[in-house]
Amino acid sequence: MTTTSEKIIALAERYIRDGGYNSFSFRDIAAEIGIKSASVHYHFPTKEALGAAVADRYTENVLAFLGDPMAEDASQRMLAERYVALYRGALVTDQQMCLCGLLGAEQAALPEPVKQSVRGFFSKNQGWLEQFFTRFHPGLSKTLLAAKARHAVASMQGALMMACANDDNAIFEDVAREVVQFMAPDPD
Amino acid sequence: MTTTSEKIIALAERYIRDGGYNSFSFRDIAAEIGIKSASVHYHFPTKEALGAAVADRYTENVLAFLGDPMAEDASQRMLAERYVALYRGALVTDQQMCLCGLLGAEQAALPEPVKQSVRGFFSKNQGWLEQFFTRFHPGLSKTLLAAKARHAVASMQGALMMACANDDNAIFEDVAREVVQFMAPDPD
DNA sequence: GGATATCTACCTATCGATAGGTAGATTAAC
DNA sequence: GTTAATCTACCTATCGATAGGTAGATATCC
Repeated sequence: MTTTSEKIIALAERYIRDGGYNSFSFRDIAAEIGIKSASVHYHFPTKEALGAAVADRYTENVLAFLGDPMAEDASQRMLAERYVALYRGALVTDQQMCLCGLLGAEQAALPEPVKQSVRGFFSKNQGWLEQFFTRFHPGLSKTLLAAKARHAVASMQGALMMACANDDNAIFEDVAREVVQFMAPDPD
Repeated sequence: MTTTSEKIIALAERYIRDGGYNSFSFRDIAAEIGIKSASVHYHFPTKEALGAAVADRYTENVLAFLGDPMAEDASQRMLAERYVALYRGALVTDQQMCLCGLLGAEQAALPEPVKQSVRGFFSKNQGWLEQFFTRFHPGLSKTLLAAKARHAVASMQGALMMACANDDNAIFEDVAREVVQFMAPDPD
């Protein structure tokens, strides 16, 4: 059973991931569900409230997909592959951008609540990667660990964007290969 | 002397780089120049024509900034620094996204002519980097060369996006350092 | 358990604002 | 006097948002 609220969020996510924050409208979403735009306002009072809800749910799903980077049964290589698989799923399965990659780029024109939710995505993403790098490189400084984590996120976000922009999944895979190598140099 | 057309393009670029393709309007641009929106249509008949013109001019400027990767007086390290400086200029000087990084992410919702111009940016960018890598790693295969070039673009695009999204230039510099290292491991 | 009140999830109708775009008159430049 | 550039004055479509209302489920009171 999917509630109307969940349907609204799912549709808004799809629109945003295709064309950004300004490319979804209450009317489009309502029409696709089969209700009126006023009814969408019942569930989400304003557009920014809906936008923030979309980003929050997206972040939850991403974290659920990534799982625990400290899980003992997960090897370095497995975790690196999982991180890359997150973005591959967006590209291959969804055939869309990362929601927060797109919204992050539009940050300057976003309402404050949406901006905050997008930043939440990145800090949690960064947190996961820092745990990962700390686990497998316990000797490195916190600064260097953070830099490595940032590099990994940036590479994958950029790779996804370029693959979308050029409609060429090979671009993504070229970078993905290097990121796995960077995150987990030695095979299990 | 700046022509009206040039002013229109410059303003459209600023709007797009802040909030994407849907965040600029003929009215806003006209008001800022001090003419009427109908007059903007005189110079650019449609929004997609203006969008494509913006992307084309942006690409020209970027290529002019990068210069010739085969220039004999340019060292490996100098060229790597110059490539990174391209994105640092966007972040620090302009305090904005890369035009084509943003438009690339919105690809799915873009009119065809704009899409094509954005792809032109990436292929030219890729071309510059392939020349660079070929020059300093003459032994490597074309496939590997292309993959390295893609990784460099993706990292910088992602780094710029994340720095914008989080309003934190340090994120960019962390990745920039690694990209310079990746492009030119040995100092001059 | 029947009446009363409240809540949920929608509706119709409309608001003011803004979007991209057009036709035709007017002005300035050479 | 022609051409280029800008104007006035529109148009249609859509935007986010609000007001006011309704059918039906649920809860509360005596």
